[in-house]
Amino acid sequence: MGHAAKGADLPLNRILAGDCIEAMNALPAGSVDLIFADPPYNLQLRADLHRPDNSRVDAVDDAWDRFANFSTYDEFTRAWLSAARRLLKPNGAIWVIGSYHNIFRLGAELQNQGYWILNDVVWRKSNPMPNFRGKRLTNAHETLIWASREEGARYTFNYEALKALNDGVQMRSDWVLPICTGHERLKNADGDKAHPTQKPESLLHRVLVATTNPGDVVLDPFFGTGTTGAVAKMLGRDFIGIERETAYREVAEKRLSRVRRYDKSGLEVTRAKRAEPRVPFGTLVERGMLRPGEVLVSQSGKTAKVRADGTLVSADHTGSIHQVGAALEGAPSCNGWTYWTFRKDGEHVPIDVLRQQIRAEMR
Amino acid sequence: MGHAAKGADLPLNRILAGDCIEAMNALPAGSVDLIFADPPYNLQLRADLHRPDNSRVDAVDDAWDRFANFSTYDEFTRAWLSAARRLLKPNGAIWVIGSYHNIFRLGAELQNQGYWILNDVVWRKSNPMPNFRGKRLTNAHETLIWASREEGARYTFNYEALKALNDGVQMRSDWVLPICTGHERLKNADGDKAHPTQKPESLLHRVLVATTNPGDVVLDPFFGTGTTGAVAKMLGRDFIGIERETAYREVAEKRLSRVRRYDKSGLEVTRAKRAEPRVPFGTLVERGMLRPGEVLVSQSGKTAKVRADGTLVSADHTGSIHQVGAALEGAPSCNGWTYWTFRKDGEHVPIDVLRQQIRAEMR
DNA sequence: GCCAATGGTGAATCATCCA
DNA sequence: TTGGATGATTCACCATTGG
Repeated sequence: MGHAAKGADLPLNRILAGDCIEAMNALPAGSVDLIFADPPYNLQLRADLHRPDNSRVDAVDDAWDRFANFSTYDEFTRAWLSAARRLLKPNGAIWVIGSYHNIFRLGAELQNQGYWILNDVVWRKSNPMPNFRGKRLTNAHETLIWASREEGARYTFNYEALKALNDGVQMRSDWVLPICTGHERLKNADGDKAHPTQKPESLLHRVLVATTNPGDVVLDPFFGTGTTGAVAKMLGRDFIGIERETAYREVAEKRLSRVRRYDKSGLEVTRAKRAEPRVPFGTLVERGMLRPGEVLVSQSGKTAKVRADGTLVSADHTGSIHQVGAALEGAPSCNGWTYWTFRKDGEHVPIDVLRQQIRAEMR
Repeated sequence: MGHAAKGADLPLNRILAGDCIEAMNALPAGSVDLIFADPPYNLQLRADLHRPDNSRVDAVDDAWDRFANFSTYDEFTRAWLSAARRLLKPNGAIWVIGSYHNIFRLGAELQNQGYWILNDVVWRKSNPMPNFRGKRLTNAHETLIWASREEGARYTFNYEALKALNDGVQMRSDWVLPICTGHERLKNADGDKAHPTQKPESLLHRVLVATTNPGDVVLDPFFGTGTTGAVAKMLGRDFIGIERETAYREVAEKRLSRVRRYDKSGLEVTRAKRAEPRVPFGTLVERGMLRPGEVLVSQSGKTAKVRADGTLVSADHTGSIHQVGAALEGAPSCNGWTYWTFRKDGEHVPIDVLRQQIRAEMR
């Protein structure tokens, strides 16, 4: 690792001001173990968006996220990825994060430059912002790409640590983590969010535990309010941050001064117990366990037909298995899972049996 | 939709033999509602990155080599995506699916050609193959991209149906579905799997319910063993398949001959309110359901008087139910139908109830 | 002090019809 | 083609307030 030389040459645990490409070019080649990069996404906003209650969505419209066209964005991507690659040690690796607006361009350029993709990882947000106009799917994830400097490199991967983080089974390429809210979300003096796109520390925690060792040097060329630095410090890694905006640097400096490195025992994480996973009734239809047009029969002899979208139709009612059951019984509510049965081998079997099958597969 | 012309010009519900680009170029422009494409990952490309003796290629040659090979794949991608775009109706859409080997190149080229990305969707596999060597994360997902032909197009999205499929909450961009196994997995006579990457029918079910209507034409240029065609047929959509390999076509033909369309009542799906006929507010006054001079009260306690022409007057504003509501609330817009109430038997009832009465009479 | 009700908010390429 | 009017549309979580 060359710890003595490292300290002499590198501005460790500091935030460098200025353009990330210039700043990277001023650092010595082959000096960094890991790069985590959260570049501008190039969101292409069209107009204001309002919630159904008429409040305005505070969207990302900052100057730093605006590019004239794809070609300009690609040029920027090419330049910073190339500067980043020069800084990596031969066995170093990079993470980039993005959304569908930019991630395909990032991934293609990584490949073009000779980076070797190891995994793409999906950050599944447990609490994403909904789609307010009902025109698309809820944008509920972001994509990360993990790549080594080149094919055949001996990158760092702490397989056992991640397996432990995942209750003893292999960590998968989809990570369910909440977005950054509450006390963790940094605020300005006026109470507004300090940065529009602050990432949760849990995400960086997993990235750094997975792909670095204590003492490694982690570079973040789009440092923002310093989540990468904060988690690196907690985990006993060294960091180098680069950030152009003075306001973000100031917030990050303050944040970092308050961060304390964990002692070894502090690395334990408390894990919430998982409830039984929710299984929508529609899943049974999609998976062919029930066919659209098939007739369900209730315990009391009422019938209804299944539709392709997982709703039921009886003579007078349309809706979910629960709604139609309740309507037919004149009851305020009804558990459709136990109320409805389907025919199997001449027998009436509660549809809940099918739900249990799916849950069993998910374990 | 032009069903007569459609049948005359298009080889509906058939599998075309041959190269997909040539086959697509032989079809009439603007004739297809949806394209679902599962293109090859280009194994050629990966093989080329190693020398036959498994030696590592040197850095300079490596970069050139890689560029040349990605370039070949990109050229292929460019050609078929362009042929596909020509076939789409103006309001048509496309789905592509891939893994990190090719999805970034697909996504970037979609954007380059002017397709407009609507969502990227993660197919989260509930039962992926584990990573045996413990060198990476378990590759537990694939990525789909859903894009319209161009920005501003009026693509099909059955929002309410997908919400129903998901137990009443809007569908997210991450879909948990099992891989294709068991009896659904097609086998050759020798018991081997008939196709290496057969997709589950549940995935196509969700795609087609979400973004097509019964009677739409769905094209799959990499038809394989025909999952797209099978689900399209079940759901009452027409399909066109293109497949180069004779063996796959034969399996697909046999499979399709056994598929039955679902009963028509099962194919109906929950519709958006927008599809309901428009009822002008003035109709309520004309019909005597509300009297000129009658006072409406908002949810927030504001009042306004009904006039004979179906406008409202408050202390400071005159206009439609929506305009006066928006003005009184200082909001950019307001749905007057749910905002205003009238007195009935001493209760405040939303005026939307009266609209529903009229709509019921229209059915 | 605890629980319920209310309000705010998060990387967003977020409408359609008719004159 | 453009502009104005209509009117459809949200999930999970956290913080605050009220009882």
